[in-house]
Amino acid sequence: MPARNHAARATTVPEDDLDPRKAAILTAVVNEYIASAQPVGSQHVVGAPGVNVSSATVRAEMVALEGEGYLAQPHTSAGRIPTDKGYRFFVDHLTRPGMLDAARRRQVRDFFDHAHGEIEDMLERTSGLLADLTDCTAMVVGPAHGPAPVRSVQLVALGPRVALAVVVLADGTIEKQPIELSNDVADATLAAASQALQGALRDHSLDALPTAVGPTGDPEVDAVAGAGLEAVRALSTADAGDQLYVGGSSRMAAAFDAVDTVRSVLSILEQQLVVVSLLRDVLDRGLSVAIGTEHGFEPLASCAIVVVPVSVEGGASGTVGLLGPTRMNYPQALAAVQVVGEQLGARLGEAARS
Amino acid sequence: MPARNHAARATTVPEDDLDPRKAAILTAVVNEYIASAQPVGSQHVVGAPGVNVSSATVRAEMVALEGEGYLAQPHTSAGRIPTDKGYRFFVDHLTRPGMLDAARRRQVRDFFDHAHGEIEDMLERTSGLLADLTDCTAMVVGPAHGPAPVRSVQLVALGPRVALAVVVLADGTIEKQPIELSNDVADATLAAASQALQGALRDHSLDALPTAVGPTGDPEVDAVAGAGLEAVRALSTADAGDQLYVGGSSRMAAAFDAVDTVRSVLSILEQQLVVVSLLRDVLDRGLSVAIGTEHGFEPLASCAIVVVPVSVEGGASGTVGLLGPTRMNYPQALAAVQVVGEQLGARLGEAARS
DNA sequence: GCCAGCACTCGGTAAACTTGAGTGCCAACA
DNA sequence: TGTTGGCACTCAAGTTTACCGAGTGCTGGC
Repeated sequence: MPARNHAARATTVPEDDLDPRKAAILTAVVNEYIASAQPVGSQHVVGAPGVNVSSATVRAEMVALEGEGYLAQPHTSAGRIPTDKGYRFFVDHLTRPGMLDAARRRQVRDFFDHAHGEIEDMLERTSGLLADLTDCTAMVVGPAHGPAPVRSVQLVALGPRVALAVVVLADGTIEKQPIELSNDVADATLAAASQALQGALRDHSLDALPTAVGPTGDPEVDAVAGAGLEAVRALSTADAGDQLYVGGSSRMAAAFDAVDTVRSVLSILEQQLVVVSLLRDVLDRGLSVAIGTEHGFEPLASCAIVVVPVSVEGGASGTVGLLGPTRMNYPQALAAVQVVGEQLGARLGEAARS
Repeated sequence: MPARNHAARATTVPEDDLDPRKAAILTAVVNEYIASAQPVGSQHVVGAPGVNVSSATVRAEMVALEGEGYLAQPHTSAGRIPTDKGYRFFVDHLTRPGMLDAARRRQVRDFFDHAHGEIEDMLERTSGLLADLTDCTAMVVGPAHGPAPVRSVQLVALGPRVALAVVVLADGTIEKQPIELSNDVADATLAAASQALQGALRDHSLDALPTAVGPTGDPEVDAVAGAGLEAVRALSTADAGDQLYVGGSSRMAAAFDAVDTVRSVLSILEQQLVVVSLLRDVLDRGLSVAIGTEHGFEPLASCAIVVVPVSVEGGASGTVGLLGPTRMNYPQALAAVQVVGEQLGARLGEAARS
């Protein structure tokens, strides 16, 4: 989030700063529009904090703000609506980080106090929580478990030439990968290979696996163990951790009144890969809020995205995000996403440590 | 599906049968309304198969059909719309089971030919396929793997007093269940218990597990093995197989023009448990189509549900279904659900057998 | 029993009008 | 010079009115 530009001269300001009164007016317009979803007239802005002038003066300032691209008019003789640039200014200049109200804080606390069960379930329910908190659609991307060390590796025969490599990680998650064997393998051989693999991989993390399994003396066992190792190594490259959980997608229906928009946004949400890479993309560009076209993904031009990385034990991985109309309640959304992200990270950390 | 009532007398027909001309008119109205979503006037029905009379006569019949509750009029001087009862008659008297067109048959074939990977993935993608085929929202409930025998059981230590029971089934699925241990357990003890469990449970199916593990001589090992057995047994009662996959939920947005309806239906779809038990309920009552209020679930009164059980290797379990507006294309929906259900069952059977 | 003809109904669309929130501009003021 | 009250103007939304036409119910004749 770019810091406010304190170096700006008062007379000719660089484009990303505004004199205090303009800023106050813009902020008031955004707040009002977020609350009412109606174009905001000059009258509604007088009396807002920092705006102690008449409506005529406000109008004059609004003309200027429109000229600079912060506001837009749906038509002459209507109030003003913030542009994406206007929202951007608003978000960048939020005076306080924004805090959840007591009821919501309590809700989060209760949720994580009583969180239990499998990770997948928890992520799923977390997306529901976030949707409840913000009345937006929530997205949770499961953390890649790169750092979690392997607790157990096992090869299980499924059919004559098919086996399954089952890996249990310290965070309680399980990964599996089928193995095609080139010829029939005796149970004992499989067991021996399993044992060898287990010895070689145990306590390594998936993203730092050894490249070979020490020879056991039996070439057949070595071959099977090698195949098993390949399978497990394949897990680390596969984006298996990128499971997406979407919560509260019904809330998109309330956000837009055009049924077409709803439909197209929902159909995007059905494409996990697209959503996950979009979130990753936004984060990679250092943004925590992407408004309108800022993310460069045309079909979601009328939406805003709020993301936060989930860091487990220091290392960042996993994402928590919100999708809503550009006129979403940014302070609340930011606060919610942040606190949920933190709590989730802490909780996952606990699980991994135990 | 109740068979057509052939015993009916021609003059005073029991309520669920109609003279051929009325039936033809009703069928034509339903077909037309499904296609156009507009109230159907008497003129549009003339010329339909089995209706070789003038519009005036059709009108007279329509008055009768309205009186008997098969049709309704949004207002005077508008065309007729089928009631739930009208749709019910239509569905019960479909002349031919309905067949997918060539393009769709091909699509299904291609899908299952190239289906690969994990079961969960396949179920998820199947829901997408079904949504594509029918332009409705599709629901797939994973098959309970009761019959699949256990291939492997393993206890893995996660923390000082926490272990994980990992069960691999013959169909390649994995179940896990955390175990709380009453006191610290040595690795060797855990391994021995693991071994004992494996010996006792192997090749049993989850719904026919032994109630005890034979004593090993070491009471500590027996205790841990007992705890493990309890955990595994808990799996069979938990409805772990009832995972729900919803595909094409965006299609609900196109089905209704009232944004409120869309919202409320979508929010229902977010509640897995509700949907799963609703589907089960419909199937239990012997229906494959539930129209409007027939399923007794008020919030979905404007929807119809089409379900089919997925039978794997003879035993039924798992469900494939569709959710759409009551004016959905029933012949197509029935055909799609049926063929996809069959194919899915066959495919899952293969996987379990291999 | 069927059907052509006819008067009638009523939702939907379009045009004309009204309303009011909101604007831009300007002259006067501190 | 920046601010303000006043004023004429604009235009979306709501209301009224009129009209059209798809569709109906009815009836008398075949």
